[in-house]
Amino acid sequence: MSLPPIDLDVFHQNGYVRKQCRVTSLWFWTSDPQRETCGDTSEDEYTFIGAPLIGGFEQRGKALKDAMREAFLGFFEGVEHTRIDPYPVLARWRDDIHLTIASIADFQPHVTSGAVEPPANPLTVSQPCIRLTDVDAVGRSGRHLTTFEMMAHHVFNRPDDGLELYWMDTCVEHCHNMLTDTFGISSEEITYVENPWCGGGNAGAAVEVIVGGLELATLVFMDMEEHPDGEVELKGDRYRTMPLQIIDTGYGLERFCWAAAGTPTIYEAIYPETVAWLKELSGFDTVSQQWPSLDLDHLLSEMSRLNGIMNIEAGVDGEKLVNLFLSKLNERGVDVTGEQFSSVTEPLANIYAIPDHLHALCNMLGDGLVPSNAKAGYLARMLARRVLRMRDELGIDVPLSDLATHHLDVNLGGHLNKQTRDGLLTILSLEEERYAEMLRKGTNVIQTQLKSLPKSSETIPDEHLFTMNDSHGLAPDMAITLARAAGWSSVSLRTGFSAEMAERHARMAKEAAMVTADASSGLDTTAFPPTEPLYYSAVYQPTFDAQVLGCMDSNEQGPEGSTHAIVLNATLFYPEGGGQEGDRGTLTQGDATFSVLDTQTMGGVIVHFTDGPLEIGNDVLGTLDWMRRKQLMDHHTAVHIVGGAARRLLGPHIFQAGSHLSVESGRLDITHFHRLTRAELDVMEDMANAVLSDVRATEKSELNRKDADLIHGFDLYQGGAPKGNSIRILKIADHDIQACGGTHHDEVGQIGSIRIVRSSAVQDGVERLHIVAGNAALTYARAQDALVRTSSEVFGVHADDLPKAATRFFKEWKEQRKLIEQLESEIVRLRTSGGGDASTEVNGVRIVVMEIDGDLKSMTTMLKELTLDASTPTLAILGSRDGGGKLMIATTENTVASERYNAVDLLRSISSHIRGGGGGRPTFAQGGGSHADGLPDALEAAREQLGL
RNA sequence: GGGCGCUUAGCUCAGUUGGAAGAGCGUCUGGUUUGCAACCAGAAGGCCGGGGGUUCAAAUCCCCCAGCGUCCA
Repeated sequence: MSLPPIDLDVFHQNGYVRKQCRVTSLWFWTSDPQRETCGDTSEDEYTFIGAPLIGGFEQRGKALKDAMREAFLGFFEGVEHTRIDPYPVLARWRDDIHLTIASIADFQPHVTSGAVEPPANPLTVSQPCIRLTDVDAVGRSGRHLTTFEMMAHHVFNRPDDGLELYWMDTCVEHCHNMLTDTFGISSEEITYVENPWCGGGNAGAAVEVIVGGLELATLVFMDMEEHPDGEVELKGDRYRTMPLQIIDTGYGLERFCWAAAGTPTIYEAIYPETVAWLKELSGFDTVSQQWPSLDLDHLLSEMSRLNGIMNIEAGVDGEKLVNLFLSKLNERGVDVTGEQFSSVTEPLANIYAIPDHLHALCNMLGDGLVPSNAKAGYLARMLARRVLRMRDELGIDVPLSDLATHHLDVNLGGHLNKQTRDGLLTILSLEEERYAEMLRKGTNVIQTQLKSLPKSSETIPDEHLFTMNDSHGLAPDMAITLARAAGWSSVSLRTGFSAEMAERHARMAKEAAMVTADASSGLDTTAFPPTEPLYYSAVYQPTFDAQVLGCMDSNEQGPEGSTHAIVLNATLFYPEGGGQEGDRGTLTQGDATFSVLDTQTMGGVIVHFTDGPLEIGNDVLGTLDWMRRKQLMDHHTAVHIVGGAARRLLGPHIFQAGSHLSVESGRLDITHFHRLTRAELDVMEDMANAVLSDVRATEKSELNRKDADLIHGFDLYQGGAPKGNSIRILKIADHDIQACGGTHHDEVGQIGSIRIVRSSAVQDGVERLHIVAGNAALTYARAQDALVRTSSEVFGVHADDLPKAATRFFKEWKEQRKLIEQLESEIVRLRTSGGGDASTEVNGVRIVVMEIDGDLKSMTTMLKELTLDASTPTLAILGSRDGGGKLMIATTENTVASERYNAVDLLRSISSHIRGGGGGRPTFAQGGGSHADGLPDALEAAREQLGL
């Protein structure tokens, strides 16, 4: 079964009729009797360009957006919706996506699953979103953006609980009234297209709202979830009705602005100042003034209209596309040559894309993101690099941080959510430095990659281009530019290459995705009720009484030595989570006591892995390994304190990227754009220890998620996105406040002391702090003392003199190694010159055959000494007993010695005596064997062969 | 999380089929000039990222680890 037709009173009341689109076959509602198409087809051109559909908005840019947003939100406030503040663009409350891609993303997964109350109901919001999927089309299509605001009104109905605020009819009514009343759009211009929506496991009926050929909004009535027994089938999957019925709407703020401005492209409606500024900086006017007859606005308007109906797929061959555009433009009476077209549209695409990218970048960094070479941070770096590249292509000589300053002032009203202005500009300056460094290295890469390629080549082999892009960050057109500059002046990019590369990346991603197979847990705990945790309220209690609910075979799920998995009704054992390792201890039943080797949680059920079985139904006495637990708490609370110190010292971009807490140490990964110096760690350490003495007690509380979000914001979720509605919060005075499910001290003074041992790099933009606290700090200090003590005993000096002594010894060792080499070659010289015993002269060639002490390295030195002097032609045969016997033979090159003797042949003929082989060049051969005692025989054989 | 690449003198980097560790810049010494980031001659400076393996022999080939870079999720 598919979905029934959407037939609403509101349509009939406004004189709408239901028709099927001649082009797309979709059903739609219209009040225009002439209309045969739904409005969003290849035959429906934009009608608003040069003729705004929305009246009364004379502003442009930020002012226009502000006015439009206010009109929208004001309308819905007027019909009983609560306005809420937008969420960050970094979706920290989710672990499945990095960026907020829609207004509904604010409420996924917990509100949409029904676990958590929405912040208001019904509500209205204008949510800044970032989508990077169409990043290549931005600037070119006239309408694509990476960053936009999704205005929305959301409703969360629970019919089973009698909560039904409104559904389709009222929803469409609000939409229609707003479009016609607030924005003055005439009813005939609006079509409502029935087009069911599905995604992310949910589905529902939906209508697209089309005005003037532009999709202004989508209204989704999400009331189904994916289920194999579902009655409704959509796009191959089955769905059934779910208890929560959600209205998810999305109105494109920027599209409203475009429809109100009627500019040739969307960018001119929302970023007019920046477009004008970039045109001026890049001297765009001198380009367009070359052809006074060319009507630029007309060309761009037609381009946008064409883009609106052509629906170009990503990866289409660029040259083909240009030709298609040219022919279509000519059909429409726009007289333009290929040269004119390219020299106008190429710079404009960059001019349009730059403010869009800057907007996304400022929003992301404004939320505290740190650029990186992985994960969310990479998205920011990619945008920054795109801006830099487009800037360079335009020939604009303005630093990235200046571009951002302009954007911040003009398009964002100076507003950043978290990051400071200075922080943002510092980060961008660093990004620009990195970009410059990448380009500098790129010229080197070009040289090495193309070494074997003749300078007259016209193409670069695909493999080289792939390598340069994937491994060195040089996009194909950049690689071509650099190659031309480096001397391969006639190379150009093969048509269709970029599309092939995108395809190749897609294929690689697909293959990688197939490999990921999930390992399922071997323990089934679904039969048990959730275990009552005692460890939050009784923080300092070491023992507890409980009942055994289950005793299973550990099924190799537990640690080494564990045989059984025990489930209790309640426990003091903390299960591994939030980076804190699971508790250990013992469980006692009568005379039997077994060790708890690890504690884990599986869906709310806490599992104790033991080395023996317990009787189900009977009481049990649990005893914690208290020293271990205390140490884990020391480290956990210390990590919070250090994290707070880092944030206070380094800035608002410091976010926890992970943590791990063991008995020996704690480690905390934080986002930061620099490597940390020891001096910074020292300051942080001082501040952390000051907290230990200044702050008496920690404050622990529990809030429902709605209130937690509202009161503390999303910085609360440093440890990752928590599950469920109940949020435990640990507050350490004003120093640090986080949601945390771990066990913590009531009094921070219990920790004693905190040391930040060192920092290391996890990935670019993430720094790992290694921390020891409490007893572990003492243990660490002792271990360090022992290192110093044993080391200074080796040198026989006082510990204070250790660095000095080590420096001296190392220096002397190097000097003496040099000296030994010199002496060894001196020995060779003495034994082989004048009356030396190892040297013979045969027909003008000095022949040296001798056994020496030393390895290959020193033999080489000696051979050099013997054979490099062209005035005494020499054949030298050296042998050493080192490592099974070594032989090395050389002659003085380009002399009678090298003409008469072949080092390789000579070596091969004698190396059998040491049971080995060897090889090399005719003037230099080396070899070895496994029978050192045969060395004298080998040398004797050589002498015989030479007739000595 | 996955793919690829890199790590060699103080700095920037070459190093071919495994067979004698190099260049440019910088440093030092001497000369020549004082007109510049000048010129000439010479010298010092290397556990070729760490660990294991293959081999008579590894900067070079294989495996592991670390750091860095880069592309894609």
